[in-house]
Amino acid sequence: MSFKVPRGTQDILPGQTEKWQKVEEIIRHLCHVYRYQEIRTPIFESTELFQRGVGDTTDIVQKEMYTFEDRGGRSITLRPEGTASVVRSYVEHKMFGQPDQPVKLSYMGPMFRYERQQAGRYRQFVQFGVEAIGSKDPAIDAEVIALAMNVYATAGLKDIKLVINSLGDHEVRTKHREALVKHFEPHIHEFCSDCQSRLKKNPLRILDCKVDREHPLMATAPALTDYLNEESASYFDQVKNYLDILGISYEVDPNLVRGLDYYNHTTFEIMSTAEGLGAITTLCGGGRYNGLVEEIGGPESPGIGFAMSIERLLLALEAEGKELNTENQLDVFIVTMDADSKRKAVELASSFRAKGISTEIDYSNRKMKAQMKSADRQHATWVIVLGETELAEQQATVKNMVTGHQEMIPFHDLVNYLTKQKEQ
RNA sequence: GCGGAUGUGGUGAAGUGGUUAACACACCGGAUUGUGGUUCCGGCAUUCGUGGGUUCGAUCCCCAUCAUCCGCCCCA
Repeated sequence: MSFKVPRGTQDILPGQTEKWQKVEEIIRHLCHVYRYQEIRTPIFESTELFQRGVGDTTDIVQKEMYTFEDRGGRSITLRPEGTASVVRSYVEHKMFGQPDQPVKLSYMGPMFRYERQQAGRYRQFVQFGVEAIGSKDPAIDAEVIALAMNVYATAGLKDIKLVINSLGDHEVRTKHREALVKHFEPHIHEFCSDCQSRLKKNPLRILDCKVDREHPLMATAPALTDYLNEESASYFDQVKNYLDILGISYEVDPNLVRGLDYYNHTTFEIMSTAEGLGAITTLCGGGRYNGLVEEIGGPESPGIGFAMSIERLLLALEAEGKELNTENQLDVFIVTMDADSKRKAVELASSFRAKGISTEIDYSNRKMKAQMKSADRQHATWVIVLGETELAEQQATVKNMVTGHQEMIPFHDLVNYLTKQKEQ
């Protein structure tokens, strides 16, 4: 009997976790400077929250949720995304009553979607996201986008592209949707089966179809941009203007449609343009969701946010051949000879570690040569040798593994010596 | 959910219906009583994803299953 990780999940092992920690550090710092405070919500919620929040017609709700009944007969779902939970919490804790709006929140943690695994797509994956709830100032849209772009820039990604669009307000969406259905419906049988199902679910997607690109009705289809009312168009212009001020370049894609029902006005995606990423290039997606807070039972509170996958960020880095500056330096490896030196080594290691000097000892009772090899493999800066002579003289042999230089240092001076050397 | 490819030691990989499963790297030990990155010598897969079937006999043939990769749908 052998156990394996469940399909679509992965173990993140040493060597990889350092990269995760580095990304998390970048994110924590940026959230701090942009003033997005961390919120931690449960990993599961009532199924209804996602049905309401994400939308019944979405792929997420229809075929990707991990839903089960708990012992109390309640329908529970492992969260497929973060926004619904954050909004739920915003409403439940009456954050709309706080004096400073918008309330700016960030989260990071595992999300679950029942999907076929592919590179960059997992059943359990980690999203970092932010939500700014309680403002419909176009400047906050730009800030949220800027924060996302900044994460990638700080991580060292170069080949990224920001695509934005406006879906307009509810009225615009509804009118345009009706126009699309009217336009395509009479001839929908001439389209591919995907488009036929898109007609009911999300007709805007038909415009983005790769199969039916050449169909004459495509060119004559009503464009969303033509349906934007004055308010929506002006809002979009202001967002773009703020992006210009921030020096963030973007591409407007009128066919950019997000898969979640709650989006309106600003929507955006950040993609990697690096070669070798495979079919999946979307690193981050987000948009404005005015109306969602009401849907979840709160007062009118417009919001905007994004979510990005840490896995995909790491994959994009790899595709670009970039390395994060991770630190996992071993300062000292203590070589021991026998039980007496082992006892001394344990004592010394403890005093080193108390001063922040990372220290390793051999626990396999290997010969000196093997211990030296091990120290070398771990890129130890120093090796301390504790043999009979050293114990007798109450001093240790300290070898610098880079220069090869070694000298005898009294036991009681070791911490000072190493601390000083480390500073150089 | 659909379509295609793949699955041999820690890693990268040869290989054949018949009994010792190449090779390289890594690792361990020795040459060198207490000093690493070089060299030389030796060791290291009752086993070929898992389960079942065909066969006198299967890692190699068949079926199922699981997993991975690629693509579609959609997304993060």
